[in-house]
Amino acid sequence: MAPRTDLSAVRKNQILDAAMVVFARSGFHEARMDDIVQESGLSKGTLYWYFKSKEEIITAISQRLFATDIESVESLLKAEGTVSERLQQLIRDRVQGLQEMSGVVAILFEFYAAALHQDGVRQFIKTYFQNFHELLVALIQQGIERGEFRPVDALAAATALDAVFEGLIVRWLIDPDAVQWASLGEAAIRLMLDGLKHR
Amino acid sequence: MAPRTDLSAVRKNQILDAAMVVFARSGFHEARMDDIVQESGLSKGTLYWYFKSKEEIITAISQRLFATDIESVESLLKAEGTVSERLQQLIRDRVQGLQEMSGVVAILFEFYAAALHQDGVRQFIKTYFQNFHELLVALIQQGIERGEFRPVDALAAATALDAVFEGLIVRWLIDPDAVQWASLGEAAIRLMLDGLKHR
DNA sequence: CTTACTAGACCGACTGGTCGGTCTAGTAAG
DNA sequence: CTTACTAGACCGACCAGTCGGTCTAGTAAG
Repeated sequence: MAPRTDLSAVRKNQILDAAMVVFARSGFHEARMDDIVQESGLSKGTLYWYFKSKEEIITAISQRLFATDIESVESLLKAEGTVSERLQQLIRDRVQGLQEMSGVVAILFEFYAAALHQDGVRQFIKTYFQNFHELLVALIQQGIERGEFRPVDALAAATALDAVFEGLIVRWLIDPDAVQWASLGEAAIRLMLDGLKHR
Repeated sequence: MAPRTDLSAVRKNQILDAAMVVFARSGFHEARMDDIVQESGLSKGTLYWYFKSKEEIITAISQRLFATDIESVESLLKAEGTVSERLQQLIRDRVQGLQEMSGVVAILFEFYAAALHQDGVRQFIKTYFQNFHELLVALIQQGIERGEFRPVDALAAATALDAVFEGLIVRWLIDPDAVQWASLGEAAIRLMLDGLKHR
């Protein structure tokens, strides 16, 4: 049935990795399929063997990018430590994730822009945001119940928190020097937490 | 000398208005020059009479969009009232500005995306961000000096504040229902202010 | 007032380059 | 010998930008 060892998983990743690099560099539209071909080290025939269109590559990337890791999220809700410790940890993890893919984060904006006129993409991102948001609400709620936070509106507080985070990404991408995650970013978030805590 | 009344200012605005509508609907790349031609009610020849390329239209729009109104900004620094009142007012003004151009805000993302591979656009946006940021720093500094705020790191606090704002825009564009500016948005910002105030 | 002329605003059919995508002819593993 | 996969030349739709031309309003000479 399979005369040759199945490379499809490897190849697909190879193509998607290359595509991310190219898209991050040039944006979805400026990026040429031939650029992806070259970056991947494969040939056009191979590329179209695995993905039937540019569109399909973009969708595949968005899935890869916005697939929420539900497990790690759930575990955070049950973990030990104060809520604000865990919130800070959550943020630190996310920041680290960002930094690891820093060469390629630019695609985020491509997707945000795409989301505004392509319902499919929008849906992915929306769900992603909502998942993160729900986690934050749950955490803050926990903080309030434990008496760690003031009895604020958990929804509003969560909105504020993920807004700070999302906003920092925007600023960071536009002006990397303005946002030193290690200092400014964390300070910003600590400030928010201070607003939550009992006084 | 001038055989016909000079309509160039009118025409340019007419074209830019049309372009913003089209760009907001379809994005920079999906948008066809012919769409702008149609939306503007002019002809292709006329369009190219006033702007020599698509690129030039995009640049013109970014100037129009990110031109900071320095005066209103400065006046806020000298206005009366507590700092947090003025901060909230500032935010309210900006939100209102956004809502007024709500049909067309989508272009923001187009510009953010474009900024990442076009230094010109990036520069515009960067300057815009920096102006706003500096204003916030000054205001917060004022709050600290007057004893209204705790002696926090004004830079970090300002970063946090404009991040919330920028982040809310992102969330709002992706999922308009999730951000009810009037309630959630303001609450989020009030929360930040609480973090600043003396306890 | 008429007529001849000018400037420059405006028009839209046309073109040439640019990619997304296809196709045919392979190659090598099993 | 079959089948999974690779290669890259090639095709043609599409669209930014061009170009030859028209039309209008003003000017001024007679």
